[in-house]
Amino acid sequence: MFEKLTEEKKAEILETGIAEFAEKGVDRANINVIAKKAGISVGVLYKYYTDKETFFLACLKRSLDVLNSVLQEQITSSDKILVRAEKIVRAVQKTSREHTNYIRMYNEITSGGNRKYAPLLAEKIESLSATVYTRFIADAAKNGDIRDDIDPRLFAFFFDNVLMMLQFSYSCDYYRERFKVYCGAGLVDDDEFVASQLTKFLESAFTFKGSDVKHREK
Amino acid sequence: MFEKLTEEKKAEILETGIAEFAEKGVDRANINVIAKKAGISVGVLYKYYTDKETFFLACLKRSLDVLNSVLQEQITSSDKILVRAEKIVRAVQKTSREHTNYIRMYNEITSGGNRKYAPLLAEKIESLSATVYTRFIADAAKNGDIRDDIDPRLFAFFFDNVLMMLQFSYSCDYYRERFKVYCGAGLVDDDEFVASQLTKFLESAFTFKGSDVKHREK
Amino acid sequence: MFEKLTEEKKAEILETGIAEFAEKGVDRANINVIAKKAGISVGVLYKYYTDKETFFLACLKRSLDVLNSVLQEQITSSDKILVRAEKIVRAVQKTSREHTNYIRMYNEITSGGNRKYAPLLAEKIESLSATVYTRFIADAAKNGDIRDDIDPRLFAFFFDNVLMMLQFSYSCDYYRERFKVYCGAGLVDDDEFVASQLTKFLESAFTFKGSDVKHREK
Amino acid sequence: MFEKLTEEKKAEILETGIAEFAEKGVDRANINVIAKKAGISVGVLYKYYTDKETFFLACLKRSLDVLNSVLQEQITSSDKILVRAEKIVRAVQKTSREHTNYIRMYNEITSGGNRKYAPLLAEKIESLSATVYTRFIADAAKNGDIRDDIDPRLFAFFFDNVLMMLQFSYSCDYYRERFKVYCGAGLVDDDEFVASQLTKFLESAFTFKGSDVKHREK
DNA sequence: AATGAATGAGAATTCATTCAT
DNA sequence: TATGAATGAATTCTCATTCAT
Repeated sequence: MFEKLTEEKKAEILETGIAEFAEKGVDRANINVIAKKAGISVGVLYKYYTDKETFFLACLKRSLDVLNSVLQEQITSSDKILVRAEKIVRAVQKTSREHTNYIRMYNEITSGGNRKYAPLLAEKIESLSATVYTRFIADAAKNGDIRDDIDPRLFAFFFDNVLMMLQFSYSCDYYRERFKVYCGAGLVDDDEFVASQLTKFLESAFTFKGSDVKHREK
Repeated sequence: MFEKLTEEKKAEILETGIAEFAEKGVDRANINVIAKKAGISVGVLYKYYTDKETFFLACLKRSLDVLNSVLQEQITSSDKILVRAEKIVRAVQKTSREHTNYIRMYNEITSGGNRKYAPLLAEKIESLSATVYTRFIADAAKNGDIRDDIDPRLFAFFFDNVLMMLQFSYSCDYYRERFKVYCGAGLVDDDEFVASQLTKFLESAFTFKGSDVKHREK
Repeated sequence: MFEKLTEEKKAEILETGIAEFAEKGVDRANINVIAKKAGISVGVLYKYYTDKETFFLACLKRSLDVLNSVLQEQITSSDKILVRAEKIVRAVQKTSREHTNYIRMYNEITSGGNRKYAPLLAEKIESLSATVYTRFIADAAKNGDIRDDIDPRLFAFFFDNVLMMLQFSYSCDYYRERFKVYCGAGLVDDDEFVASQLTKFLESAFTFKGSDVKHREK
Repeated sequence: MFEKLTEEKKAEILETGIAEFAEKGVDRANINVIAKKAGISVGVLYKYYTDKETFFLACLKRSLDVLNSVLQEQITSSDKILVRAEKIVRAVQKTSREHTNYIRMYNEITSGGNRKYAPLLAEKIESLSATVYTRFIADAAKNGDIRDDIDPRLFAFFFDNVLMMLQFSYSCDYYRERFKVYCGAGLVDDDEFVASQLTKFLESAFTFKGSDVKHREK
């Protein structure tokens, strides 16, 4: 594979595919157009990728690899969970602005057409963060950093849900418009404020203990 | 329009469309196949809907109308926010099981291909819950039911994000697989446990005040 | 046939067809649209006309009947040929303005699509004027009103050719534009001048004898 | 464009289109059939021509180019007008027999369906002959070769009308049948006689002066 | 008899994929 | 090996015609 293509050319082809898929969606993107834009012949493309699907998956892989490397930085940190949550939120904002198309690729597979790959892809893509977040939350609960009456897997899931929605809300058209409907166009670009509010949201979600409420309500 | 088609036939056609669109996505669904499955000729379909797009939008509308009527019940309730949150969570679970395809239709428009409609649809679809949730949260903050150092629009947004992800996680393939990756197949069907955990998550997210943490951390 | 339809309704339906066929051409005219515009159901239309073709032919017949009745007036005249030629030219101009659509219907059958009917239609439509013009010219030649070294059939043919082109040049889009290209937009509406010039053209075409030229050239 | 298609193949495709369009008319001709007859796939056809319309226009252009090149020979001649008229008449006869389909293509655009292109096409197609004929007639009038009490534009128009009808009468079904109705099947193939008669018709139309008639009539 | 909803064959067009050069 | 022209199956959409009411 790629015997003759330089790494750079490989990357260029994939990036062209990513741009096109992100822009039009898998089905409406045109392989011939992608090849032309990438400055290669369809023949080459089909030499390295069996079919459109395979090529899409390769584009997807590249997108997720980049997104993952960003995640890695966060994961290897040794901050406490709440500090880390804030950092992740800000990292997500940054990534959303810098790698819009990668996130759109990610979003693309969450829609119905790609049903077939769901199990395989979900496993590949989500395992790492699922494991990391779950362990983290479990540890934090043990340490008393956060409440301990929770299921770490579910809270990891909720946590990632919130982040995933944030990503999409910055990068994908529908989600972005929805963001505006909820908060007005102004907030969509006020990263600082959104970050501080979401941090609050997550912080208290993790920290508060139900009993406290009742206590205070007295 | 629809002079001869009974309401039932109308509904059957739309439901067939919904099933097909939810299963295959807009682009891979085939109008001729839908017509055949609905037991009508393509001609009829095109008599009532200008083109595939228009038909898809009609299917989408029907889906959202049903989903909205479920939401309405929650909205008209007079419970306090946290009680209501729990009810909504459980309603979402129920809806996800009963109206999987409607939710898939909703999910369908969040994907890239439908870029064109994003602004219009987001406005139409999200306005109601945005308004209701925001008002609710603002009131609750004023009443001291929840913390008051928050932006109601953003917290309404975060709240709906969590619910939206829950819906998709029950109904849409990729999200469902991801749910399993995070929590294992068992939890996906343990509605009771998931509901109680998510309620906790939301409850504390809304109630806790940051200062308390620091206090306890001492 | 037409047992129930009044003459007026019959006429209205045909006129609607004529308008539509003249506007769009046989193939692009839509039977359902015609029925709707005529205020009847397609069913009625198909009760009286086997198919689109038959209906078109009926519309054509009506058009030609009207055009023919105009011709009749000229034919029954007892003027000398040159006087008559001028009258016909002016009649053609008048008809072209008043019955544009009928002429367009006529033009419609001269185009390739209607190959099938050519022999039948030509016989039906052209016989009368062919006979009349030929006899006329033959008589005029015998009487010395016009040159006598001509074939009356061919000169009748040339004569009608000139008139046919005049009709089309006033009524049919392409011919009209061509008229403008040749003479400028101004002349297209200067009926008086065109008539006098065309009369000259025809008059001399019929009257002059070749030998005279050579004579004068000396 | 046409990188791989040889000139010959290009020509073959266009000729196939011309044959089909000439035979059936634009609307009844079928692109898939044309492709098959031309021994290519529809895909190729659509690679070189955006749509059916564009392809038709290309076929039309080819037809007119050929017809025009024939006209060119006549135009560059330096004969006196009457000599030239006869040559043109004979050229038209020859062209009509050799390039029947090209003339049918020309005829095709004079029918109602192609309304849209009328202005553009008329300008493109008729300008040259309009200019040439008009100038010619004006010069001839000045030189005393023909009568001088005429409008050169109108006489050029009448002249071309006569030629156009001759073309169609040899090439297009309806006109051909009409020709027979007027003159009998025998004359349609007696080119010599028709040419001599038409030459007479044109010659006298151009040469005679109205006053002469009255003179002779005395 | 009249209606117009329903039918479905047919036609234009697209584009993933192949393969001769 | 690379190219990109060629393929043709697949899909959307139209509209003449039918026929149940």
